Amino acid sequence: MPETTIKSEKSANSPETSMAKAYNHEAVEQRWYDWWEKQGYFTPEIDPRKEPYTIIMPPPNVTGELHMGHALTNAVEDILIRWKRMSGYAALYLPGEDHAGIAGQFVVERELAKEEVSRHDLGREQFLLKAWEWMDLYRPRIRYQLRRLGASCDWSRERFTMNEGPARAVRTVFKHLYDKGLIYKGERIVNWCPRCMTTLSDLEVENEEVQGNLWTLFYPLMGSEQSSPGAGNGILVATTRPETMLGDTAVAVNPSDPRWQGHIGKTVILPIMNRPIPIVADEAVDINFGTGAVKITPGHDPLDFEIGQHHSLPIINLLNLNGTLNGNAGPYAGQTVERARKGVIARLEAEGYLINVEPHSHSVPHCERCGTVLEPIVSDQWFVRMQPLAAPAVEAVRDGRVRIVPERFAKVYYHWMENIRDWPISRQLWWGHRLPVWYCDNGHRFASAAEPEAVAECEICGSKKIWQDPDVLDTWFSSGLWPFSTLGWPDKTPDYEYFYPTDVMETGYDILFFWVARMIFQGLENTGEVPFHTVYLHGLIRDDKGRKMSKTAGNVIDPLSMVDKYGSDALRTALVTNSSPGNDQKLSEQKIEQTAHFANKLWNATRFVVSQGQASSPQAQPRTLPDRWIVSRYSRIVGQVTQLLEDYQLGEAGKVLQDFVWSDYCDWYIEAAKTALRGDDEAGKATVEVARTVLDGTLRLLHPFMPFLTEELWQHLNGWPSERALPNDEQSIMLAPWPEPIGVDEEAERDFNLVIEIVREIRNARAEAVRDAPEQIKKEMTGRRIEAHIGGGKRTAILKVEAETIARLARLDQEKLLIVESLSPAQRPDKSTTLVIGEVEVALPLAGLVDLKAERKRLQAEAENASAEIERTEKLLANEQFVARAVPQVVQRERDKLASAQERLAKLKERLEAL
RNA sequence: GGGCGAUUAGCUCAGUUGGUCAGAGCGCCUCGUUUACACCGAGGAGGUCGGGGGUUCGAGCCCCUCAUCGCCCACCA
Repeated sequence: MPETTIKSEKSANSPETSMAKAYNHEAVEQRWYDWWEKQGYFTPEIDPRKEPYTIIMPPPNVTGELHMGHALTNAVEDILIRWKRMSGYAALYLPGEDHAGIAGQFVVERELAKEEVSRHDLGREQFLLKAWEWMDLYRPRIRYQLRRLGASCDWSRERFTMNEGPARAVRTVFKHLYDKGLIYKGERIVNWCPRCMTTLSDLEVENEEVQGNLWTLFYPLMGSEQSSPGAGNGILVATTRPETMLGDTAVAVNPSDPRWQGHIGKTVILPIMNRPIPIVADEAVDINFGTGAVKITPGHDPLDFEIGQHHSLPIINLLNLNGTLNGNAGPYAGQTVERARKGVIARLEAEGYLINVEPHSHSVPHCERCGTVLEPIVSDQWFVRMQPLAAPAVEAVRDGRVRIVPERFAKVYYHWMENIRDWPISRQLWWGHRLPVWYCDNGHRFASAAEPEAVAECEICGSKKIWQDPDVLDTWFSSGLWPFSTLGWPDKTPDYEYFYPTDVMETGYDILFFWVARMIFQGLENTGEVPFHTVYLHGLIRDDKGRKMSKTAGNVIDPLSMVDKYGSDALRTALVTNSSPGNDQKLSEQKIEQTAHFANKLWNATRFVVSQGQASSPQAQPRTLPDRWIVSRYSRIVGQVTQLLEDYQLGEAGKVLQDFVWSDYCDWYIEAAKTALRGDDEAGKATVEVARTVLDGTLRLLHPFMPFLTEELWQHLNGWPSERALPNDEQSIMLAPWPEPIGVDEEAERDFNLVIEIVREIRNARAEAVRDAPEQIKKEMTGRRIEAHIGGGKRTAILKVEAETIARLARLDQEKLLIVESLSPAQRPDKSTTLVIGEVEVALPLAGLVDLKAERKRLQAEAENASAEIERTEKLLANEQFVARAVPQVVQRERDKLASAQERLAKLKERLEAL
């Protein structure tokens, strides 16, 4: 944007201020963050006289770039933190990074692959050293990005999930749950990713609807293998995965299915493998699906596994860990699943066992991380027993100790928690928290919270021959402890005692189960308290077409590039004000640009106020009507914004503020104030004082949203850079107290609203008249100040005081502006346009522009409007039900409307008759 | 198969206790350089708040129902 730069330079030497003509976020944003940090403003003191307010930042994955979701997260959190800090709380915003489990291991492996080294070449120990090296490179990047976003987090308390503190918390929790019997090891069917070579929890599985086939196979009864297929001599089974038949150990039917009842207990011969398998009865079989008979592969299907357990069926594992078939698959050993499927089908068909094929869509599990098709396999894994932990966590939300915003997500939470299954926590990776489980040569097993280096002997028998379980924990295990592991737990540190439980956990709704739910039960189980009192869930950021942003789709808008282009303030405000809690939002660059325009507007408003000089006395009098009005409006805004923030309606709060600045403060107040500012009298000094006071407060209200800009402007407003007029404890807007309302002035609001209305009506009438006029007159009217006669009725005195303002705002010729109590016929000549604003009447003798016919028509239309309004309100007020049941204010408002419409109609009629 | 959300001006979206709630920004049309701002100002056009039914003195907001789109959960072999 070279243009802007040139402009800025040109006007940089403007005499009144050192402020450039246009706002340049680059220069400003770089200025403040380091200073804030150096001053220690981000680091709260543990102060018993203050209330603590704590937000623990959801730790971004150390390996990635920050995306728009992070930008939104940090915007919301920083807004809350800055607001509370200004409101007098000891506000702690604790930052950190997550080691990111599988994703973390992958980036390291990817880097190694560049040198054609695999992790197995290095060995575990060396690999982990490498991993740490990489983390030390990645972490500063995340820190830098968070700084650019303006996050006022306390870097002195920064944590990494793999640091010794959080790691000790992990071991302590593990041991506690292990000793309590809530962590166990067992053979279960789990999701296996053949590419990542690890187990995954159900949450890490993405089910994708795939168009496949449903194959019907014939399994002959033992002894009738040679006869042709038929119900009498065998059974028909339907399957979407024919290759798994190699591992079948039974066929199951529903016991009440008349078709197959006779077959129960008999034995069929499994084709290809020529193995006898039983036909069993199980309620779990759906009579209405397929043939009503299911082949049972306990080794590779979750439902089959369960049925297998009930009937003590053997489990045949067909797969190697890389997803190829193993020796149990007979002739197909070594093949991929896809290839084996084709082979099996071909052979079954050739041998007459394939009865039917029909298209069938069903869902196939994929790895959330890499997209590979997952295989259910039976494996010895570690689990957390969920039911005992879930119950109190449900209760905590139900009884309100934890509030979820928006509320509707509570239902989703209940449903998940109440149907929860045990959580598989072991992962076959190297990067992560290694299970603190030890085995000894005497067959003992124990968990230890001690550092692995310090574990020297079996806790049960004292044997020195011990070894640690090779698996690591699901990355979400450590995440679940984050609200307290970051504060020093299990030690009762001062931080933990003061800042825990935390206040708000803010994150995307997509990780409600992954993370939020787990923090709640871990917090309750381990600290005896809820980890936070409020969960604020924001929506997802999508591209302008509503698609999820992703690298593969190529539709990512990078937050940092937006910060470069439009400023951090613009980005965070755009993200927050264009959305409502829990709802997804489509983001386009245009929205960020709009907010940047707002920043420029605010910059210029401040530039104007600063150029008026300092107020001479803090309580200058007398105050003009616009002064009283803006103070009143401001007071309402302070209350409104504060309330909206209390209600977590950040977007609304931001919008209210933008409206106030743009419309009330700039468009009306500053323009009206120019009247008083022109003079050198006391009123002018009072106006300077009011303009500054209201702007100062408004900057404070906006500071949580736009921290950089407001700091810059606030400093300018307070004499910077030529002098520092600020007391030590208020050197930064960050430390300035959150504003209090000054006072609502109903009278001023009413009176100035009348001024506004009059100005609007005159502008409007002029524009309309000019629009329909011939070219010649249009030209003549350009820039011309027009004549106006105002009959003010009881408001005459007020209007006389505001005459100059009205004249300037409505572009009237002040010499020819006449304000009287009531207009004489001469003062409203026929060739004029008449406006009726309440009891006020305005006549505009627009020479040459007023066409009598048109004017009559216009007045007619106005009169009809008024009549309609009268009719509507009269009818409403005649309704006894309404008068009796509606709240009094509403009834009164309707009465007022009626009265003013009647007055208006009378005036219009009078004028019409005169014409 | 359950559950949730969205459906408001051409576009993107606000609208939390039912009574100035019919709004904002952008876009479009007309004007305009006045003690800050053209990254601006003034004015205007544009919507029966997805359809239907109901509750109520009164509904964009509550209830029922339908439609379209999207998301989440679920052991549909």
